[in-house]
Amino acid sequence: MTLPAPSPDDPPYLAGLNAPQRQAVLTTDGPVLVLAGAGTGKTAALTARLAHLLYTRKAWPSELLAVTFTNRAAREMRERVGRLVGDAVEGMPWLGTFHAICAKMLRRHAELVGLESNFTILDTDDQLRLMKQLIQAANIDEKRWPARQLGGLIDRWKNRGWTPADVDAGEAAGFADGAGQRLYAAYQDRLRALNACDFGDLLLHMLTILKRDRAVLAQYQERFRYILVDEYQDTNSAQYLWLRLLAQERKNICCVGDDDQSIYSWRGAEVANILRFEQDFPGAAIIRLEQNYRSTPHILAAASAVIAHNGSRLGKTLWTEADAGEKVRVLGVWDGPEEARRVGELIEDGQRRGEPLDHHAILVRAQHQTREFEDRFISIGLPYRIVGGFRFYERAEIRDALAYLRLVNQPADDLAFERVVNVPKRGLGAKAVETIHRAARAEHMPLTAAAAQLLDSDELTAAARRSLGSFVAAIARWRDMAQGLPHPELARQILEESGYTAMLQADRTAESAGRLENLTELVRAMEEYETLGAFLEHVSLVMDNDARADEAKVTIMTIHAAKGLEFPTVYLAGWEEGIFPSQRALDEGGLPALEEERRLAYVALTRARRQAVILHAANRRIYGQWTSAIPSRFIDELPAPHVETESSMTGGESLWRANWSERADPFANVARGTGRGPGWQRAVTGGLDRSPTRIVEARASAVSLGNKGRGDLAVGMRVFHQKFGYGRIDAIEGNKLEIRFEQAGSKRVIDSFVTIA
DNA sequence: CCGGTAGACCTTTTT
DNA sequence: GGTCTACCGG
Repeated sequence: MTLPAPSPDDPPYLAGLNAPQRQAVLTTDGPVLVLAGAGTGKTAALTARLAHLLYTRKAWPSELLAVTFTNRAAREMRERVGRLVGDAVEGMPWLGTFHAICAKMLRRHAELVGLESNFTILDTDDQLRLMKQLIQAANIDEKRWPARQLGGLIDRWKNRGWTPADVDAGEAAGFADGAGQRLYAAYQDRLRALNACDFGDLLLHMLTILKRDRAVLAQYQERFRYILVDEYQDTNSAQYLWLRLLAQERKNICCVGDDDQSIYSWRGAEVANILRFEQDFPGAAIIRLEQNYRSTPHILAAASAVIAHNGSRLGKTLWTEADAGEKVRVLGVWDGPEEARRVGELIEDGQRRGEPLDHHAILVRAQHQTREFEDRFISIGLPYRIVGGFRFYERAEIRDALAYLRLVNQPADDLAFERVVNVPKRGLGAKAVETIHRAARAEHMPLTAAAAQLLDSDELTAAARRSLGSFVAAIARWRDMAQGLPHPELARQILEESGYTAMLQADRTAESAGRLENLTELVRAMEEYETLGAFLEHVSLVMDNDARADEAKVTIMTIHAAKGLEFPTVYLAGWEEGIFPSQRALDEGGLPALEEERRLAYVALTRARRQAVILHAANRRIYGQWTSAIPSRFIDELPAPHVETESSMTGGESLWRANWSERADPFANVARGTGRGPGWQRAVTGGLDRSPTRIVEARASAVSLGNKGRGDLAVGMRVFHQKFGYGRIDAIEGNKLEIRFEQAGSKRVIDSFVTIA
């Protein structure tokens, strides 16, 4: 195959692309597999390809199907295509995540699978509650067969594209002595009755429709002239089957991926999909992107050496023209708190050299590891943001507000009814809800309707009846209002009239202010959507708390969340056996799981542009128990010439002393038995005493050079802090405050984190 | 019906 | 160490 040579007549979108990238752009027809190593300009090639298809009029924007996995990837692609082709990108309705695109299709054909087009998309929490009910109804011991497990099982089946009828006996035997399949069927029936579906259904239902209805399939095969799939190595079977159906007529499908970055097998991803591409699509063009534009040779060498320990790879050789740069640093520390402290110091060093905070990222294996860093950064006043963890719509107050809106949008939404019937408290507890349930089941009607009927009976106590009456009346009123009122206004009214806002205002805990703020944010976000339905879909599928990246902050996140991102400096924390690789993954998945962990290590290392710092601690606290830990095997796999190893443990006493509180002493708890010794007391309730304070002050003054503080605060003032609640200022030191909190004890915080109470 | 306390279980990773 | 659940007494 000959490579297209650059020429002066090249359209602008080809500028700056290397030969294989150009090939990926210009090989438009027929199946194409682009094997794109980390940092090889995959997205640039991908967006240029879309621009090329539009520019050469091979397809209209509405005839391109471009699928990604994450909302972030979809957003980025939309932005970058927009930069190349301008407004044409506005007309690309089929650019999005698998789930968002399937939801859009399913709304059009919902009746083909027994749903209405305003179906609700349930989140994990709703699913779990539903399954719990089904398990109880089937008289199965919930302790032995937890809903979580059933949820995982059903999810796995759906990822494989199996409807209840497709589950074979061997699979079904795995849960509650073969009841799995029956429960799956019952679950699907319940969902249909609720006019709802879960994440997996979005794909599964569309797959069912495309398989069953030739006219619908033909319509989409006709429409999508070109199909583009990002992160192909992460597709599961259902997604693969869906793609194959859509592509089998025109065969213009371009899949981009990297088998070395396949890290989602636990979610049903099949690396086999990418390994098998040539068989699936005979005559496919295979293009390799191997020139890395991101990292230094040291980092690439380290990452390559680690991933070389895996078998069954397609194989790529990454190379770069970049300067050698600094070696990968491996830092051994004493324990978790020291790990956080060292990273904090390294970041502050960088800050002094003039590096912005958002040039630094901390990558961890599991979400809970972020906490140690969060604690440390709060106390030294280092601005940070944690990506992932609780998504915006997973917060209780958001889910409550959404439940109210769902109830208005979709009367059959029983889960929403259950969620808010007694929030805020209306004296409608378990007893009343059970009564309503019984009536609903008997009459085969949704809970709201059943509740309305009960009002005319004596099934409920007088007090409950009155309370339920006004609740039901309120829902009816809101439904009427929904016709005339703009939906943000409707939401405001509902929150007001339901007493939800009042409930939060009455709540004096530290979180309530933030909760009210989140609700305001929710209502504000609604303004951008045409209909309530459109908004609800957005929230359940797209809304994330990637937050406003206004101020430069250190980013803390999981490796999974970091895929596709890059940072000049990356800190890889907790490289210890058991943590990374994760013991649990190893126990459950054996060698394949270990290889996936190794791919995670590869992803983690290749996020770094200039420098990667790997940390491992000798002691960790797990479930409150101090445990000693040994360095990760991945550290042994790093190539010595590209690595610089140091250990702070040999630093001895001096470093040890720098810990300003005894809380950092791993043996403090053990030695004192209860863990509530004097040192602990002092650290929590008392101020910072003598010598430790000096160290903090010395460090603080070094760090806060140029930080003047805001000037409107004074010692003795009462202030409010998002995390710690209310407290009184004990001392001010530049922009740092020492505050005695009513709940949380004495803490040092940065002044921009508090408001005057 | 509500709010408190004791016990279990827990930490992968996400649309 | 923290969070969620089950049970008990106002």
